Amino acid sequence: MAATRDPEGPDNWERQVKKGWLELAILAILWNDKFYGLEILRRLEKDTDLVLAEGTIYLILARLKAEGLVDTKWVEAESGHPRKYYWLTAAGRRRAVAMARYASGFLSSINTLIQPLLEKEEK
Amino acid sequence: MAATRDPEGPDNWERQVKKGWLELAILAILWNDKFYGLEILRRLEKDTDLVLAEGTIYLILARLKAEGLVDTKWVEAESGHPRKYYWLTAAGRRRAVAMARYASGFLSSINTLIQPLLEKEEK
DNA sequence: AAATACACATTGGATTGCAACGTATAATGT
DNA sequence: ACATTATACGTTGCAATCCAATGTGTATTT
Repeated sequence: MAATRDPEGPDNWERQVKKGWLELAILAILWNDKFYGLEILRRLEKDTDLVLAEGTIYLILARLKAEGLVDTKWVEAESGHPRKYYWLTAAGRRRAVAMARYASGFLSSINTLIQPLLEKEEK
Repeated sequence: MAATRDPEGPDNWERQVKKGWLELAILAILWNDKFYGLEILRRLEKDTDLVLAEGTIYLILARLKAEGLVDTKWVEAESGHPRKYYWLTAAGRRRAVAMARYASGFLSSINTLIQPLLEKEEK
């Protein structure tokens, strides 16, 4: 009996502004290393406010793979169960840079737009 | 026969990263003034990269009104046809500030995350 | 052998924005 | 006068995204 999805509440718009940024965030996380699914999920939570349902990460990773932006390989873990590792392809690196450049411009224009609302702080 | 919506192309992710930010952007634009629909649309294009279809603006404005964040009034234009003006309610101002604060934190975390991909430039 | 933990995966639903089309009023053209 | 154009608002069907819930498989623990 929890969180019946109140469209008035703040929960909804928080989710909506985060929507669409997961691909970029995941590509950025994979910029320097290979990681497996749940590991990416944990890094997202730590580095950004992007907390997402477990199932969602695989949905997005599958999409990235279908687009040829990442490649994968199953790896047997000495302790545990096999893990599927993900890393960027050449196309993935190009896309990551393109998205980052676009995002950078977009973020700063939004930032400018919301400055007046933030200056409300100081009396 | 144009733009058959290529999921591989850059058009799609551009749209997706912008999605969800329209509500905040519109509330921010209404922070100091009243405006009518198409006027808001033009300001979005000018101040941000948020270019949206005409129909969409009314969809969102109707949603904002249904949530009690804006109020409206028809005004006869001396030249032209009646315009519906929008302005923030008290609840709308509170929501705008809450969203702006959250967005500010989110934007800076994304910004940090994508820095490595942008430094590719020099060299 | 049952229970627990870890990791990956799928399905139905809610929400968003777009494309296309529709309505209404006023100014313009011939 | 009446068709055309411009401005402004509105609606409907569709595609894409993410979440919640649930399912599958493997390994560890007791």
